[in-house]
Amino acid sequence: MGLHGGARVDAVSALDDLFGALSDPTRRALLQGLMQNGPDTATRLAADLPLTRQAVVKHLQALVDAGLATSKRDGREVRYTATPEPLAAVLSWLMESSTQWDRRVDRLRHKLQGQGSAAR
Amino acid sequence: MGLHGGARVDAVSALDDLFGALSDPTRRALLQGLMQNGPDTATRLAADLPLTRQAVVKHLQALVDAGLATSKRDGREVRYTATPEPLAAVLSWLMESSTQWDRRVDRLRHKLQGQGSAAR
DNA sequence: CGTATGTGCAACTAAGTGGTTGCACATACC
DNA sequence: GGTATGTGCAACCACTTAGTTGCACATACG
Repeated sequence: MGLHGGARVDAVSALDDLFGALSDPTRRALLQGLMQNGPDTATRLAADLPLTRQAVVKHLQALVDAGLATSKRDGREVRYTATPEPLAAVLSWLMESSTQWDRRVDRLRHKLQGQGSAAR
Repeated sequence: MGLHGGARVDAVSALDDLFGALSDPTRRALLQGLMQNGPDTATRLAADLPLTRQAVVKHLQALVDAGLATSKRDGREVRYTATPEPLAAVLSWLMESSTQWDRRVDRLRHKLQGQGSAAR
């Protein structure tokens, strides 16, 4: 309460977690695996990787922290499910950034054309 | 040279560097600053941040390593310029991933409709 | 019941990261 | 020439990360 801009700060840290989660090839592979083949457990996922189950659990937890996956217990196993919706935030940032870039390029082009110099 | 998929491996590490570079809010701010306001030096960029020039240099170097910026010496200063083209690779990964996801969702929907059971 | 399988927790290590400081070196300016 | 400004390099620190191992606990199954 009384904290201005809390939402924006959260959005920033959300992007941190998202980009951070995606910055690791194992995590990207896990996420794509879950997206393509459906929910799976850390034990089975680790079987295909040169990693311990515990290491895979930590990677999956990073995905969960970024909002890109959820875990649900079913009997004695824990099934991880991909929830790629937050990728939309990444996409938003990319689009916004490239828009700003394009606008600047346009401004520069206009300026050059206005001065009628080396523009072809 | 007998090594299959070398390019793909490079693409993987490029994504590592790209996502890694973008996972830090300072680096995202620096990149957007360069994109909006044009090339600038580490010293001037550091003036607006609660960071040492050296820290800013390291962040800028991370951007350079990811291919998102270049540095060019001009007299006694070094000007950093945004080169956001590699962001296209990030965009590609996102689009490809969400496409795979969508296809899987479609397959599941088809399957459920085909069985015509508990789908509501 | 007993055994096998899956998970959770904790400790630990090695390496990476973000940041600082101090100082040397190069370039501009009077 | 001398001074100010900008950069580069290296050491150092605190903290995080990726990974391991060991073991306890819970659930399925004969």
